[in-house]
Amino acid sequence: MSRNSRRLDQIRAVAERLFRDKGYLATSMRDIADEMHLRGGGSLYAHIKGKEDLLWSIANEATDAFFAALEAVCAQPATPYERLRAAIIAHLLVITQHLGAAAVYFDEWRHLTEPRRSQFMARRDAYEKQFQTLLEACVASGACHASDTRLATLHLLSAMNAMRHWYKPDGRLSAQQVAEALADMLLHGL
Amino acid sequence: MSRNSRRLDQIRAVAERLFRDKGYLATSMRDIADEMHLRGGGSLYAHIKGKEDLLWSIANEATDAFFAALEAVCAQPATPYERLRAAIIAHLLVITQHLGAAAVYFDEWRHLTEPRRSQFMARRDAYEKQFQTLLEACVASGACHASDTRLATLHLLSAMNAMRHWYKPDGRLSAQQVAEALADMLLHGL
DNA sequence: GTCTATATAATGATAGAC
DNA sequence: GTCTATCATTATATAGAC
Repeated sequence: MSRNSRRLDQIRAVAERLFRDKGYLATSMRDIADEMHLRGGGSLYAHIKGKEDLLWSIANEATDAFFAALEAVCAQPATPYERLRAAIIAHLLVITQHLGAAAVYFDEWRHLTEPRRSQFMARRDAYEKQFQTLLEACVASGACHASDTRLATLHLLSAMNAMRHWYKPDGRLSAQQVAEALADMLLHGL
Repeated sequence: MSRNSRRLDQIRAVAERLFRDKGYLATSMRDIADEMHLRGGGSLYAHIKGKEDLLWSIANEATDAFFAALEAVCAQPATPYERLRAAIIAHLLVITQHLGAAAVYFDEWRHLTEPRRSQFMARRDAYEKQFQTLLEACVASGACHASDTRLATLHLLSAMNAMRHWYKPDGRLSAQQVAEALADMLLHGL
C-alpha cells in the first residue's frame, strides 16, 4: 500500500484543505485535481469512487481522532475535575492538529447522503454524551457548579469547537498553550 | 412599498431558513420557489436581481441587528463589567431572534463575491473590535482577570456565536434565560 | 407577477488512448 | 495512472406569453 495509498493520502490532504477553505460544495473535483497538478478531474477517479468518499473518509478521520483522544484521557486515573480539564485540552489539541478534518466534522458533514449522514451523527452524539458524563461527574464532585448540565454541555462542546474558526497554527502561542488557556477560561471564566 | 416589499420579505424569510438548513450553495432558486408555491425559479427574478442579493441583504440584516444591539447597550451608563455582561446577553438575543441571518453572518457570508465579501468582513471586524474594547475595560477595572485579551476576545466571540448550532426557539428555557445562563458561564466558568 | 421554455455554464463522473 | 474528450445533470438567469 506504499505508493497507492500515498497518492490517496495526498488527495485527501488537498481535499481537507479545500473543504475547509471553500466548503465541500464549492470545491470541485477539478479544483482538487488542479492542486495536485493533474490536468483534469477525471484522473482522480483512479483512486476514489466519488467525491463523497472523500468527505466520508475525512469525517471518519476526525471522529476517530476525537474518540482516541478521549479514551486516552479516561484511561488515566484522575479526579473528575482533572479528567474534564484533560478531556477539554485533548479535544482542543485534536482540532489544532486536524483543522481540515474538524471543518468537515463540524460543518461539512451535513452534505453526506444517507445512510452515512445518520451514521456520522450517531457517533458524534455518542461522543458528546461521554463529555456530558464527564461534566456531570465534575458537578457531582463539587468542582463545578453548573446548575443545568445539559445546557453547560452544549455550551462547552460548541465553545470548544468554535476554536476552529480563529486558531492559526503559526500564531504566537503554541497549540498546547492555547488549549490550556481556553480550558481555563471555559472552566473559570474570563 | 406595501405589497411589493411584502413579497420580497417572504422570499428573504424563506431564503434565510433554507440557507440555514442546507447552506447557501445547496439551496437552489427552485428550492426557494417551491417553498413559496411558485412553479419555477424564474418568477423570483421579478423581485430580486440574483441569488447573491438574497445572501447580501440577509448578511446586512444580521450586521445591522448586532450593531444596533451593541449601541443600545453602550448608550446606557454602567460599570465595565455590567456593560460587558449586557453586551453578551444582547448579542446572544440577536442570535436567537435571527437564527437564519446568523447562519449567514457566521457561515455563509464567505460565498459573497467581491467587493461585498470584503465590505462584510470590514463591518464584522469593526464589531468585534468594539467587543474587545469592552473586555479590555473590564480587565482594567479588575472585574475580569483574562491575561491575554486578544485570546479572550476570540474565545468570547466564537463561544457566543456557537450557540447558533444548538439553540432551539421552542426549548424548555426562554431565549432570555438561555442568554443569561450562557453569559454567566462565559464570565464565571462552568 | 407568474408561467413556460430556454440559453449558458459548471458539475460529477465515465470511456478509451497512451 | 494520467490524459483528453465527453455525457448527463443541474444550476443561475433571461425572454416573452399571459
